[in-house]
Amino acid sequence: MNQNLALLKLLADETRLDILNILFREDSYVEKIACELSLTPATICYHLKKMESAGVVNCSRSQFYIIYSLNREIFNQPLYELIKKDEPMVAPEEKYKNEVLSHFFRYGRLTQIPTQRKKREIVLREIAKQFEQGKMYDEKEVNEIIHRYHEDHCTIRREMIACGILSREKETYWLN
Amino acid sequence: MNQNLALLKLLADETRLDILNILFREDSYVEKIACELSLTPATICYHLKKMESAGVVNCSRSQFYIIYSLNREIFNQPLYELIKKDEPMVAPEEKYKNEVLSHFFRYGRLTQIPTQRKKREIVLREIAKQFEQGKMYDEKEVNEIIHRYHEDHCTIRREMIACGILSREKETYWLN
DNA sequence: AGAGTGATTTGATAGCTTTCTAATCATTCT
DNA sequence: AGAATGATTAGAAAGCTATCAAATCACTCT
Repeated sequence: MNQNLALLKLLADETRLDILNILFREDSYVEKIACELSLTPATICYHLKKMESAGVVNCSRSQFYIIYSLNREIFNQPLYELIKKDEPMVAPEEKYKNEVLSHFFRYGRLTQIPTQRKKREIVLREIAKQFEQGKMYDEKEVNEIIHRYHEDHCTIRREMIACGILSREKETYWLN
Repeated sequence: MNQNLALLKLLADETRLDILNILFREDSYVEKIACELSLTPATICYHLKKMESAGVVNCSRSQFYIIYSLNREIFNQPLYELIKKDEPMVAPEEKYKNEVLSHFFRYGRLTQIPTQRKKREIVLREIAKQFEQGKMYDEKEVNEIIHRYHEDHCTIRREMIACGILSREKETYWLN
């Protein structure tokens, strides 16, 4: 299991939070904590062992007692560190492209045609993925495909040709 | 139940972490998330509603879909904010005093007599709480009380008088 | 109005977790 | 060595939670 998830599971228990609060205050040992929280030593031991194996607390014997103490560094990290999964590394330009796409596409439709040339090209190339390499299309077919993404298929078709994504000869279109 | 505990319980679930990671990336809706995680919409809905009632996510209808989005501020707080129970506010000097006491007392006994005067006085005044205001004690009684805290009752008794905590006349001692 | 689509609720099940008692282990002191 | 004390483990009971299928609800579009 994921390390962070394991830590969150540990923290999501009232008894363990009580124990941690005691240990924030001072180091302590099983019987003392049990007494303070009105639970049996077996229960406290169960929780402490669990936290120990996750590295949240440490223990060391001292005379009669086994003293438990906090591993305080753990608690300084902000919450999102525990939640965010490492996304697969993507190149910055890839990332930018994704941002643009997620901005202009909603639920599979183009919400508006970007006015900035760079963004517009990214969007057009995304739509162009629906065309097959080497296949010939007539205008009706082209419009039909583009129409899945946006009302204004005329503008988009024209822009695709202007960008050099699509070529046209007479009534026939194809992907470059 | 405690608000923080409720939040931690929410976060301690793999499916909910997956959902949060999706929402970190972009707003989304039940069916899309269900598809992405290979779970049923009912299950996703169950989790989202749970998180919504804890204020972790918000939702609003947009056309066909009900769009869920993150309440991002929550994730900026450091972990200890969620764990520490609010201790009753204490003045800084009170806090220092507690630190000294918890350093020199272990399991109700004085582990060593502080050499620094300031710390020694704090420790002595703590022990002095065992004496009653206005009551007269003979030397044997004084030693007995101090002995509960430390072997060397002679030194401590002497220091208490030097600090002006205890007064002595002939064989009789009393609290100032 | 009603067909279509996505969201939510309900009820049931399976698996996990906390807690306890009782037994056992480990250390210290006599 | 053995008595005393604190820590840990084992086993069992009770409660909680995630998940799903099926039914119902809510909104949009024709």
